[in-house]
Order: sequence, then C-alpha cells, then structure tokens
Amino acid sequence: MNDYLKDLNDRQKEAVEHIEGPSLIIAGAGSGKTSVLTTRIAYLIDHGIDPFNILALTFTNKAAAEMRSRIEMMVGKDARNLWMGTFHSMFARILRIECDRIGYTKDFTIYDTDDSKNVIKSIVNEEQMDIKVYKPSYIYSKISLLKNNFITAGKYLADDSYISEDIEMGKPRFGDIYLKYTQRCFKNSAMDFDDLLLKTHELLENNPDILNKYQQKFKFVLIDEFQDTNILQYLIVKYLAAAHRNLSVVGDDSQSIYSFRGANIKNILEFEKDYSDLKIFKLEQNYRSTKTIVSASDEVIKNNKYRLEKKLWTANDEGNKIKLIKANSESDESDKIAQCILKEKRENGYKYEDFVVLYRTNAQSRAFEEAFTKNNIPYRIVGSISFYQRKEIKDILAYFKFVINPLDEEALKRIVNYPARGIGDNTMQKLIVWAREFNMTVWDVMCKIGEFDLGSRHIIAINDFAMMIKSFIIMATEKNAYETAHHIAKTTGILSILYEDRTIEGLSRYDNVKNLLSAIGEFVNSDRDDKSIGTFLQGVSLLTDADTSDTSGDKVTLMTVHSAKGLEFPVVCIVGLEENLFPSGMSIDTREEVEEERRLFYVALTRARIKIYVSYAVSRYKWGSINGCEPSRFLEEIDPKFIDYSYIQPFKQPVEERTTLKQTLNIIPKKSKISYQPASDFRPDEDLLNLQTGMEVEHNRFGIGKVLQVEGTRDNMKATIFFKEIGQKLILIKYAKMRIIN
DNA sequence: GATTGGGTCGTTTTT
DNA sequence: CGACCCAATC
Repeated sequence: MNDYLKDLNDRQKEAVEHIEGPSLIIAGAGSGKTSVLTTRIAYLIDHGIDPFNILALTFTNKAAAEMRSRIEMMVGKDARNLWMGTFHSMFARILRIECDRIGYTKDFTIYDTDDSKNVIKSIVNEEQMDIKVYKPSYIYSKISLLKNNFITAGKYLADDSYISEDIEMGKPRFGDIYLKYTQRCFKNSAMDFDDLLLKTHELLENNPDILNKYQQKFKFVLIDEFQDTNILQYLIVKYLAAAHRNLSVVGDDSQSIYSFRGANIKNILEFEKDYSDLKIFKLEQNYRSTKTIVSASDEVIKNNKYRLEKKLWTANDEGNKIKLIKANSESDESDKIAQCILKEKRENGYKYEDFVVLYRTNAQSRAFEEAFTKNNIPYRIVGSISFYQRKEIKDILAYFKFVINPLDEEALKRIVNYPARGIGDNTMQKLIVWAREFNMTVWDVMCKIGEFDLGSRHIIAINDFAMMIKSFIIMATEKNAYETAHHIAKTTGILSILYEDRTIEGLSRYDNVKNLLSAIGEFVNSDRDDKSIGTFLQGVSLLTDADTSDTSGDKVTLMTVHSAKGLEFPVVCIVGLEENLFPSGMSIDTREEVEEERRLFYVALTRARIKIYVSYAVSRYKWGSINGCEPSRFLEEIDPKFIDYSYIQPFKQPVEERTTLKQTLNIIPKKSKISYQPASDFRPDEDLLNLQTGMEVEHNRFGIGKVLQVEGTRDNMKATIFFKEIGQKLILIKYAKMRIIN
C-alpha cells in the first residue's frame, strides 16, 4: 500500500495526504496535476473511503476515463464505483434520478447547440417574427448568458429595464422568445447544456431532502481544471460540499481560457474568501518542459495583472530555443511547417505522433491539411465537425431520440419526412396548429389523425408513420440497443438510401452510419447491465470532440489551442501568430480580453516538452482578398534570447538592445490591403456544373489546370484540380472564378 | 418534392 | 469566399 506515493515530490505528497477540509491545489503547467489528483483519490480509497462517496469532476469525458483507469491500476476494481465525469454528465445523472421533482421524465433529451437553435427558429417562425431580426444564434447565446447568471425568463420579463433595453435594440419580443423557449424545452422533455446546470441548482435549492441526500453521499468532492468552472458550477459544488467541507480543487489560474462560456477566473482567485480554513498547495516544479520553454512562457504570462503569484522552475535540460518562422502567406506557412516536421523527423528521429500543430481558429486547419497531403504527412484533426454533429448521424439519432422520448418535437420534425414519405411542410404545419389549438403534442395528433380534417392520402401516410414508430417504441423496450438501432436504420430505409447514393459524399455518409451502428454494437458487447438504446443515447449527447477522436496510428495532430488543454507533445508548432488572429481581433478591446488571449498563448507554449516552432504569415486570405498582417504582440513578449531567428530569411540577428519584433523583421506596413479583382469573363458559368474528370480549366488565380476528380452536389460541388504552378487544389464549383477551356 | 436561380451573412474558442 | 436560406419553377 501507498507504493504509488514514492513517485511524488514532497509538495505533491502533502497535497495528496491532506484529507479533511477544503484545499486548493494551484498546479502550474506540467507540474504533475493529474498524478496528484489520481493519487489523491487512490489514497482516499486506501484509507477506507467508499468510492461511492467520492465525486470527481473533470472537464472532458476523456480526462475522466483516463483518470479512472489510472486509479484502477492503483487500487483495483473499486475505482469503477467512483462518481467521476464531467460536470454536465454527472449532473445529468443526478437529474435523471431525481427527475420527478422537477417535472421531467427520466428519459429527457439533451439538446446540443444546434437543437436549441432549431427550437428557437421554430418559435420565431410560428410567432411570425422576422428571423433576420431574431437570429437564432444571437438569441441562443443571449439566453445562455442569462441562464448562467440565474436570470430566468420570469425574472427577465418582470424587469422593466431589460424590456426597455430590448425595445431600444429593436428586439422587443426577445423576452417572449426566451419564455417560449424554456416552455418548449420543458414540453419536449428536453434540456440544453445550461439547463443541466441550472436545473441541478434549482433541484438542490428547492428540495432540502435531496440536497441533504447528496451532501451525505458525497463526503469528498474533487474538481479538476477549476479555473474553467463557471459561477453556476461552482455554486452547485459549494452546495454539495457544504456538509462535509471536503472540497478539493485543482487548477491553474494562468490557464483559464473559457470565460466566453461563463468561466470565471474569480472562482479560483477568490476561492480563499469562501473558505477561511482553506489549505493551499502550490505545485511549482515543472516536469514536462525544458528550461527554455518554462522561462519563455513565464516571461509571457508575467504581463498579466490578474494572476496568482507562482515561481515555476524545472530540473530539466536547457533545451533548444524557440524557432520563429516567417511566412509569406497561409499556404507558405503550412508548407514551411510541413518541411520542419519532415526535417525534425529525419534528423532527430521523431515520430509523426510527436508533433502537434496548434491554431487559434478551426478554419486554419485547411491550409495544413493541403500541405500535409501534398507532403504525405499523415495527420489527424481534433475538433471541427465532430462525428455526432454530422447530418446523417443526427438524422438517425433523431429516430432513436424520438422513440425514447416521444415528447421531443424537434426530433419528430427531423424524422417525419426523412426519408420522404409524403408528410411535407404543409401537412406538418397543419398538425402543429392543431396540436397548439387542442393543447396536445404533435405526436398525439398524429396518433389520432383520423379525427382531424385531412386528405385521405395524408392520413394514410401519417398512420403508416405512426404505426412504424409505435413498433420501434415497443422494440426499444424489449431488445438491446444494437438490434433496435439496426432495425430502425433498415426499416426506415435510411440504410438503403445512403447505400444507393454512389457519390463520394454519399459513400462516406453510408460509412458514417455503419460506424455508428458498430459503435452501438460495441456498446452492447461491453460489460454493462443496461444495454438499451436509451442508455446509449444518454452517453452520446455529452460526448465532446476530444472524446471521440481516435488516438491510433502515427499521425501529426492538428487542433485549436482550446482543445489542447491538458495535453502534452514533444514538439509543438504554434501557427498564425498575427494580430487579429492570435490574439483574436474580437478580443482585444479590454484588458481582460487580452489577458485571456495571453493565457491561451501560454497554454499553447506549455504543451511542449522539447521544442517549439512559432510561425506567422505577413499576408493571409480573408473572405476573398489578401490582407497584410502584422506579427502578434505576444511574439514581442518573448525575450529575444529565447528565440532562434535562423529560420527567417533573410537572416537577421536581433540587435543588442531589445528591439521590437517589427523592427527586427522589417515587415510590410500595417493596413496594406491587396484586393483581388476577378476578371469579368471569369464569372462562374453554368457549364462548370458539367465539369468532368480530365477537362482542362482556367482559373483566374491559379492559372490552367486539369480536373482530377469531381464530387458533391450543387451547392457543395467540388473538384480536385491539378495546377502547374501550385499543385493540387480542392475548389468549390458554384462560385469558382473559372472557365472550361476544353 | 426536387431542382435551380438568387440572395444574405458570417467571419473565435466549446461543455 | 463559402455556407446556408428561400422562393420560384418544373
């Protein structure tokens, strides 16, 4: 026993062995935070604490799964009984148990952002409001903000100052939409992400017996990545831990990068105020990175005013300087990075999986995909569109969701006429009107469609649909998830529709659905009691990109800095370090915003173990024209003595005095803007829709090229074309400034 | 119900 | 630029 403690340093050991009372572990980047957390849990279990009494909250499911397996290695199977997972999934679990107290059914649906926006859209349309004034994305983010600040629809409508503000902004009915949105979600027996937190808070606040039950249950509460919790999450945890006061949080204020989602850096900065007997542990030894990386990143983060004082140090080697790359354009940048990766691999024996490319926005991945493909570098992208966001997957999941929860009108809308079965928009509109009129659900109306005045053709279609769904509902209760899912995919005809679509996109859609089915197969074959489709769905809605990405194979990883949190790599390439990109042009207005961007840069730097490449381009395509860029202010914050300038052509040494980077590099002046004028006879031509493999085309930017492959449908038709000058390029046809020459 | 021609609008990060 | 929406048309 306690064998695992020997790997820890004294400070880490103290943090692990402090059992009773509140504690705050401030863990600098690379200081072994995860080992402290896992060891602490193992230590608790070793000291006779029942895993059932431990609640451990993490940021991603993946982090939770990883920690669980590490703990299992230390203490054995007991680890399975831990309550460990993300805030959202743990609270969803509590809400499902206590659903009757808040008037929900156990099988409530969880709406992702898209689902929520669709609900808002249908409300706006049904109420005959102008969708351009009430944009779903705007409404959604405002509602989310309000919910995270405890301003319910009721409170909102009762406050005249909100109302008059809305009128001023020309959106007088916002409050209305807010109320209708919450009502609609409730009626659909659905919760959005914020509801999972808000309803948990409500539940505990209004039901002392339930609060007491969970306070007694969770004798020990631990939180990972505490700097990224928002006020709502913090208050819930404070409630839960109030009885035993064994609340232990781990975090690093310097890595707080989610304020846009309501994360509040004050939680960690002011944690002390809430707990006078708080014990603070600082982990300041970095085990991950070289001396250069630790000092250089420290140098950068020191520019922030709002932070807890820390003295990070490491016993590791001095290491290499940070290599700075200056590129002419985004494609030049990705080319140069690709070359560097190949060179490092060749000369220093790295593997592809040792590299990560970190960028500020998902859109930046494209140039790298092209460059890596051209250079035969295998890569994996984390993020962008996750598997479960794809249309075909959402379509089929909507069937499952509806079968589990027939109150979910959004799911019904999605499936009712897919595949086409003669229940079009008009029919659906009528059903909705009747449903509202007689205070029924749309599904109720469909089940009793004979009592309504509708053409016989439609009645037959609706009856068939209702019969089919009813048979699915019965099947879902009797058979396991795989049998049900496969039956649904086959009976509805989705499988054969996708199978018959032989376009490239169709093939991948078919593959995706197949993959979904085999994922469900794995779920059924795994060792668990409840193998129903409902249980499968509960896990799916809260999966994140980081959870679903496969880690197999020797590949370079591409991702945003945000998704890199908690990870480490031997070689890190941080790209696109330009003003208005990193830092983002949208968050440089206030000091707080800039500081968060700086923390983001700090997170990027501290992911590296051995080497860092940093790059920026002097010009970049942005919605149709080339814009001049200036290097990021953060580059200038790194002391030149940590920077290797030899990658910049022409070669220039930094002057003795610390000059600004702009002077050193002599970059092109601010605000230069080279717009590009399309030639008039290059306008997209209908003929382009008849583009065939083998044809020759002339593109007004890339010159003459040969079509290698055509794929996709109208709005999304793309061609892979080989241009002599620049090589292979994927081009969207509908708006391409291009003509066929023979 | 599918196709097509014509528009608009977003451009940060995600549980 | 490129994704997405809508209304008119077949």
